[in-house]
Amino acid sequence: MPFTLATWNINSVRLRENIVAQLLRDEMPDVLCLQECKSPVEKIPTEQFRALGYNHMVARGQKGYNGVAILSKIPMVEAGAVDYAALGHARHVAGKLENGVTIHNFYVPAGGDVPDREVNEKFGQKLDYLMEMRDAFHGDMPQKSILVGDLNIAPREDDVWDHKKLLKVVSHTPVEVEALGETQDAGGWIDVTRADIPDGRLYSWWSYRAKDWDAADKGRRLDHIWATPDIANAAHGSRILRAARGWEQPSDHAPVFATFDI
DNA sequence: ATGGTAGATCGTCTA
Repeated sequence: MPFTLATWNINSVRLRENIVAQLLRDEMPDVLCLQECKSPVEKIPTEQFRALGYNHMVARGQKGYNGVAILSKIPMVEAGAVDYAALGHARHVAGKLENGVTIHNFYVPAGGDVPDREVNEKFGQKLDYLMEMRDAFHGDMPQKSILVGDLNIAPREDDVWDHKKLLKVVSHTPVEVEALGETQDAGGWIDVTRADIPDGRLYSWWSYRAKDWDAADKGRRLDHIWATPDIANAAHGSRILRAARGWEQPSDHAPVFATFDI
């Protein structure tokens, strides 16, 4: 049974309830992972999502900041969450679908403005978070698993609009790219999006601050879909729904999709 | 080098 999964940093699920519903109606992914819900779990507007067939949700939330949720048409048989780096933030939730696939949904800390942990505590927290992710999946290699989310790092030169200009900009610094690579390697994760679309520039985020985000196209690929090797070769149809960045009152992120023939 | 926009919440933090 093939299933399609999408991941989207929604930047307030309550403000953007209607465009979440639009995505569910138009694209009908079996599973939608959301980040930056900025809502306590009990205030996530699940009613409209249920009406569209998304009867299952696992989520972690907090007031005003962070927050992650997995909406699914497929029942989930297990759920869990880990507070990596002990920040007390709602940045991870996991669910196991009844087809046996485990999904990890992450919102990695953005890391502040200055890429130096000596002067910017947030940057240190970001690196610590990634190292705890790495250690969590090291050794006991995960199987039949998918890791998605806003990882807040664009690792490749063609994941950003200008590699040289961004080398000292948080999200594309060598130390972050190295940390993300270690996390990926420790779990044996395959970057499904780039396995599927190996060539060319690919972005999932465009700043609100640009005068004309579409024309300027100063994007970064911050949102990722990874899978373990046992199911990564079943993935296809990867895409980023750039059009959603132009919807009314949009998120600054576009949804990323992959389909798995499992 | 700076400032630009957006959301939660209502002064200020976070991105």
